[in-house]
Amino acid sequence: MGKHNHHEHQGESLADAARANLEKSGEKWTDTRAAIFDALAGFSRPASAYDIAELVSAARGKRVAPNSVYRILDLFVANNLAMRVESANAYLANSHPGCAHDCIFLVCDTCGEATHIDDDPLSQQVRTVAKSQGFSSIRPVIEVRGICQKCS
Amino acid sequence: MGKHNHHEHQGESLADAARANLEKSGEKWTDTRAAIFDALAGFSRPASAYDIAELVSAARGKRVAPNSVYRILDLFVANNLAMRVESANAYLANSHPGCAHDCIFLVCDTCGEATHIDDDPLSQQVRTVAKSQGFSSIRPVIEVRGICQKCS
DNA sequence: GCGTGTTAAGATACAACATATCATTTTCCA
DNA sequence: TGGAAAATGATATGTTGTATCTTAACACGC
Repeated sequence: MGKHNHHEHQGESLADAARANLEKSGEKWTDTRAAIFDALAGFSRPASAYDIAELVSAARGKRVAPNSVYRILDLFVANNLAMRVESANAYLANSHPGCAHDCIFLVCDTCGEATHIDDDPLSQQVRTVAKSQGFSSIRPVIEVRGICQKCS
Repeated sequence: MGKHNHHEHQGESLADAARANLEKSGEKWTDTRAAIFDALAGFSRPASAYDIAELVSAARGKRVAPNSVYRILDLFVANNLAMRVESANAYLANSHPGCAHDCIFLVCDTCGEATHIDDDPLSQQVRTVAKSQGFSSIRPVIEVRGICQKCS
């Protein structure tokens, strides 16, 4: 108990899962949203809105303005298709959009790669501490900056 | 056991403690650094470098450039006189500069106030998770966004 | 006291991240 | 098919953070 399977997706399958999740919330899977999701999912490390704007603009031969990217990233985050890494001002695609967790990110200060961990008991403790201080609408931000194994 | 006293400082006493700690590291307590520490300590919520630059400039009748503020804030953070709240892009004075903890910040999305918690067992767990993934030079970032009691 | 090397701070410019506002296009349904 | 609503675009601007070079303050040996 306590464990469960994540359906890790990648490539087309991931985009399909993302699409399904977004549409389940009554939102549309438009061309622009698909292009932005593809760009985001194509990065191996957290990508800034401007990184994505640049890539999508080049790929489509048509400029996408940063504000559009932000709008769509906000939508993705709200619907759990993407996560924001606060300490990096950047975003990651969620590789298992179906299940909701508080995320823990391990971010390498050298190479910029981010590892995504779930540890529900741990994040639950953080929630509990916040609740005990009278906080509501709690959104934990648990990240670790450091040097990853590859870079050390 | 497990508990220990924090010497909470405020006002002049806090500045004195900060000065002592900085000088213990072989750094100087200059007028500019004192002014920036005072400004930082005077805010009741996390202050941005630009907030501080503005306040110090006004208080001294002489412009302090943001890059100087950043330099000095970096120095303060490195010497544990201040902490950076990553999810707010802002800084807080450390009210017990003598003792080093991983900090947990509870940040209210409504009023912007931040509560500073220490929970060493919890932050130790975060460190352990990161270490188990091969991370070194670990700096945990544990923050909670939400609505504080007063604002709810 | 006087040069000289070192550290601190200032000036300036710019890069990177984020949002506000209004206009245009697309969708979709009555 | 026409009109409301949603999505995207254009543009401007606000906010946060760094890079580079210059000037000022300080400290120490002579």
